[in-house]
Amino acid sequence: MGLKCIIDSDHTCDRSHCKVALTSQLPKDRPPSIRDVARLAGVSYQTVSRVLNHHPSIRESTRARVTQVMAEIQYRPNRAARMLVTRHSRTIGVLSASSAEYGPAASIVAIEDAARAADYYVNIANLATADPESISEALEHLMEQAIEGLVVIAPQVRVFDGLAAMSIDVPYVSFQPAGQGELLLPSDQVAGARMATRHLIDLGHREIIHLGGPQDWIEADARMRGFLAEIDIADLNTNAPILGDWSAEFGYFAGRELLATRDFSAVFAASDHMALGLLHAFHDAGLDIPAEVSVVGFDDIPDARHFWPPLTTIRQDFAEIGRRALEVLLGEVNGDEVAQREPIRPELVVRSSTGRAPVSAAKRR
Amino acid sequence: MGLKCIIDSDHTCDRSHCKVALTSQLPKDRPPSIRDVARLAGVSYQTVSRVLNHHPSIRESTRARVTQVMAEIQYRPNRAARMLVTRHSRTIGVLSASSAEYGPAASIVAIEDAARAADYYVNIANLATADPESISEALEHLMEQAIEGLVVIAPQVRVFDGLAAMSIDVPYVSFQPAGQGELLLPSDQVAGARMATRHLIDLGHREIIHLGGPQDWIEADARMRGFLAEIDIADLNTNAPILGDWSAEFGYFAGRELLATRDFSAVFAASDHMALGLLHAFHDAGLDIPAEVSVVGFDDIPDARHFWPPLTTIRQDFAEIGRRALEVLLGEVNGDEVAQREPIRPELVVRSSTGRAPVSAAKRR
DNA sequence: CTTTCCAATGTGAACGGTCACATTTGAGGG
DNA sequence: CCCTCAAATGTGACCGTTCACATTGGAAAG
Repeated sequence: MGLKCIIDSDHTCDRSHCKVALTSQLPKDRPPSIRDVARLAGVSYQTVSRVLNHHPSIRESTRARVTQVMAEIQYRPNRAARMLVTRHSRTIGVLSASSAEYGPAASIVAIEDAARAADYYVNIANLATADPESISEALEHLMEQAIEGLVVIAPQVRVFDGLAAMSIDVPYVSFQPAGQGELLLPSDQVAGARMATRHLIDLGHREIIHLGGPQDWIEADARMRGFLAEIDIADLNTNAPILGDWSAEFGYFAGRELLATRDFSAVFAASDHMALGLLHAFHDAGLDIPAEVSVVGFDDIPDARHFWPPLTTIRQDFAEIGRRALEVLLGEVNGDEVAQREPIRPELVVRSSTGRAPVSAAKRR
Repeated sequence: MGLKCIIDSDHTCDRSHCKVALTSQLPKDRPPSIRDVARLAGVSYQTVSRVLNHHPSIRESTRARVTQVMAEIQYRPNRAARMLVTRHSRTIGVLSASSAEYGPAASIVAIEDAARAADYYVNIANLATADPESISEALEHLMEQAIEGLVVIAPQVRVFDGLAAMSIDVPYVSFQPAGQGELLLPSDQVAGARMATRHLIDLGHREIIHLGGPQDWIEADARMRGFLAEIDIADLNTNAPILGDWSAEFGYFAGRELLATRDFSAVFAASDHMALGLLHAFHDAGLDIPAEVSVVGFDDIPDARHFWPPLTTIRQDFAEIGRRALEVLLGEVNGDEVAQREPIRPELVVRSSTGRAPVSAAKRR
């Protein structure tokens, strides 16, 4: 009989035969449980549970026997049962907007990878629109899943409001700079924006426009603040930044608007997609880039180096950002103190969309 | 006392006071359960369960009372417990590769939305590499979650092997054309590729190159087959397609290779990203697009209309594809027969990267 | 005034794990 | 040889929900 094949260790037997014998002893209407494994391995269910949880005091031979039975019958622990009793879902939520754009998508991938490595599961909720109902619906969806932590890749402010309104209290990471209770932004967006702006100033540009991201995204705000800080240091004037939606489409129309009053020699866009739209609008108008206008983007999406002209931009290591975000979050979830690490420094990548400012750009109007 | 506020319906009381009174009667060490609700509403737990599951025979007044208590104490059903007894996780898995690229990312978003609308949860596993261990690890991760169905956005062939090897049997949707047991591809990729190719032929091109997708992606294969079919009908010759990896980077290097032997007047790329790389390479070489070379992409990513020149491409409705995929999958999961719908027809979007073939392109070499 | 029946509700037992607390076993010390 | 103790294993209860099967209470039917 099959059982013997397993218990009697010095009896060599045909593996496949054992398997058949074992599986035949299983109930066919439900997946095998810990008790099935126990019965077949000749131990108690608790012992099986101990093997599962790597409890120290299990005799090696016992462990081996149990492990083998598990493999033979393809036992898979029932996560629901475990969740029920431990009250831990090992699931974190990601609340995300614009997830089809490169930046968010890349971060999500990285978060997912890091979570899997840490044996956590990820559940994503997408924000179709940023209105309160949409946010609370998405949060509700995540809470139903009993998430233990939350990563926010979305207009932070409104999401915070949503969290507060629903009196939800799981730890969450946002890309907030400091914050009360929230966890830290792993990447220094302000520094990146300053590098981009500095780069343009160093090239002699004096009339620089900023095409910013959406109103209440923290990232957009940080990038704008970096821009303004550098403008201020160089003692330059600038128009009020135009606030966009990260998309190429918006960049294109903003570019057309800007062309109406040609009072600039360079534009710093808060995303590569918007920069692409700008390039398009400028090409349409027959402008030479970078001879007549310089454009800097932000993110360094993989396509950026193949834009025409190849885009000067600020590289963000989205994968690292995702990993860090998760590291901080899981630290909080598990209550261990995570060493406060240096923020990730973005990097200026100079390509061909920026050049020296044309002489007397301002007078050209 | 708080209880009375609820039970005694014609006693008007301060809502917030009730809430305080109610919550004070709850255990503080664990979230409220169905039994807490039952106690506070003065019914049995089963009645609460019935309200939760919209059982028909519940008196309206009872339902209202229970519902109100739930709201007051912010009761949330414990999904783990429900999952345990029903043996349904209401979770579907998405196995995905290249998820940061637009196409996959957009499909995932759509799947997520559709799933949420159908009250399902989505769990994603990303494939870092396409080797067997990576695949089986990802599948294992999903199976631990007890997924009820699987959407595959990845090199299908290898994933199938993985599924077979692990003897996993949940229904899955792939983008397989027909298949044994698998569910149907919701979008007609072959037709799209034919439209692209036909467009080039109609413009007078006779030497057309295809820059295809990765080897064992079904989508890549379908697009290539569509291309070859149309070439065949027009009785043209073509070089063996170049097989890429969907990326702009690859497109760029392929473009440089192609320029070495200028024996073509048009290229049909299997993705917009690759088309972008081609444009870059051709610009580098000083070619005029579309006067000297035409380029067609595939997907119509949002950026494509802002490439330079704006890209002629095949539009895919990723959102609809995602929805359909989920519709078919959930149909299978729930055992109801889903009406076999027409496949989604992609659409040719003509922009400025294609034009009439230059005279005697072949001789120009 | 029974009887029947259905609508509305309640009760006990799973589901598959883990936890807290026994119980057994074998080795070492006196 | 008995006692002690720790390592290895077993037992009962419980997590929060649903299911199958009572039970109750009226209204309609006879």
